[in-house]
Amino acid sequence: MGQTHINNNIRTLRFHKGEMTQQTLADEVGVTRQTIVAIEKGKYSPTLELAFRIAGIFEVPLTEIFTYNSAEDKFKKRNQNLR
Amino acid sequence: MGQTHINNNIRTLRFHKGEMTQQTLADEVGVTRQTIVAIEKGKYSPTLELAFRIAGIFEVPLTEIFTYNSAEDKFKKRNQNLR
DNA sequence: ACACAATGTCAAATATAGTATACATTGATT
DNA sequence: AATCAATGTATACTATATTTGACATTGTGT
Repeated sequence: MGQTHINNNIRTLRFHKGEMTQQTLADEVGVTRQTIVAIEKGKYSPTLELAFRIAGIFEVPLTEIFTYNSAEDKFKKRNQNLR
Repeated sequence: MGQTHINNNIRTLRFHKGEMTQQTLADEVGVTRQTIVAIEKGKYSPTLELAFRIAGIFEVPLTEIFTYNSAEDKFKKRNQNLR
């Protein structure tokens, strides 16, 4: 899949939350730091469950952290003329 | 992982959306019917990207389809005394 | 300049999401 | 009762999310 069509502002939120480090965020949501790095950079799309956990830590709604750019979605592009 | 802690009302939404079938929903979001079945039944947690696509089809916010039951989350349970 | 904490990155392994195929069951229609 | 569409389920397979471990880089403090 390579890159996703999902943007996030985890990095910003980490700093709002008292300079929270990648490692401590990783610990709090129960994944490794590499996973946080990959998600922050949009390398892949996290599981919905993980996304909810992250939102829980920052105490903001999921959709305020992650936004979906449907315009870039290849599958939708392929199908939008069929609908 | 077995079962997740995420609930959804996809089934209800399918019927609100003119008796939309599992198969057509699957086609519209670009996965197989089996994937829709598994998600409807909470067998596993979909990718955030797929969750967004489903929300897009029903034209409702993601958080209105999927809700997270943090109380049942094993990882959170394990850690709630540490925070 | 040295040390250290935080971050970026890479490659190989494991776990889980998603596919393909096939078959059983239920409900509606004729 | 036969047919057909929609759904549930199972198993083996593929793709991708996540882990593990290791090392490079950047920035800050001393």
